[in-house]
Amino acid sequence: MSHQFHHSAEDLIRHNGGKVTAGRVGILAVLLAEQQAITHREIEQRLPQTLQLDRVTLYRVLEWLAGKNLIHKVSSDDRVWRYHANRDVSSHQHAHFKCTGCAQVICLETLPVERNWQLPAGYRFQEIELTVKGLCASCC
Amino acid sequence: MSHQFHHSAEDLIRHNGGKVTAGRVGILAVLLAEQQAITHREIEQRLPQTLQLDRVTLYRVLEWLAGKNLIHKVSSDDRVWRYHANRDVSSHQHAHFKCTGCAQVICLETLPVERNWQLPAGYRFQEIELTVKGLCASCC
DNA sequence: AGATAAATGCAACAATGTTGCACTCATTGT
DNA sequence: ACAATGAGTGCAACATTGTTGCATTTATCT
Repeated sequence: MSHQFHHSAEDLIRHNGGKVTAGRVGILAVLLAEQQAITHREIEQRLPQTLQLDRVTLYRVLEWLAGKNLIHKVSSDDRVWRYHANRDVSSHQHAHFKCTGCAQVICLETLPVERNWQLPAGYRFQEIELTVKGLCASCC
Repeated sequence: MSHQFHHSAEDLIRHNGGKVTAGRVGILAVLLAEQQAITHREIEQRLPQTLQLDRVTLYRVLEWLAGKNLIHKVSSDDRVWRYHANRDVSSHQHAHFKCTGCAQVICLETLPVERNWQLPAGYRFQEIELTVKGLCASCC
């Protein structure tokens, strides 16, 4: 299964002018293979046995990938960043869903925010972060 | 300035069946006096010199106050909880604004979320957390 | 005032994430 | 193919936020 992700990962990294290292390819491949946004822990667990990276390297690779816009970070109420590959849905703003049962986080397609609303006078808008909480299908 | 807050705090705590201790009253008074949602750090700094509490006590008091619905916790992307007294606006769902310049967090009046949107099939909705990011009036 | 349970302080721990520095290795040019 | 180079990595140490267990203190009730 991972061959194609491995290959895409390599391409994406090369195209962005970074060194193609085992760590970067492996991490990006893991994220490409994953539907949900996952934590640094979960990424570690999904990496092949032959590729054990230092925690610091993992953080730095994730930071680099996010900087190149290949992945994005999702903040959550448990003080843990989750990461998700930037596919179709990810270039534009979108909301996230977090299951309060299993802590799974997925990206939703849309950002269901009304058009007409105002910040207090003098405030400037930059972006919106929206997390819907509830129970996922498995936890219902 | 703090006399009235101090007094309100005492009342609120007593009404909720808790022991009226200096720590609880002081912390709630600080939060009542504050417009923004502030961190545990900022609460510590605003406490009078004569009332220095252990970090653990502060956390436990905040947890207790939140459990009694006298304050609410606001999660943020910097992995730090912020706390805000439950006034008028706070009993219902509302959005928060976080300034990317000074990290100030305020509560917005409304939750500008559309009515008609769906979670994936089998998912159950519980609540929404919405944070608008941008620059506050001072940071613009 | 004394009894009692609730609240607090201390020490130790856990998890996530960051920084500095030396070393390795992917890439580039020859 | 190989050497030079700087980007990437690993290690150790640290910072911050928050939690847990247990002994001690204190607000409240009678």
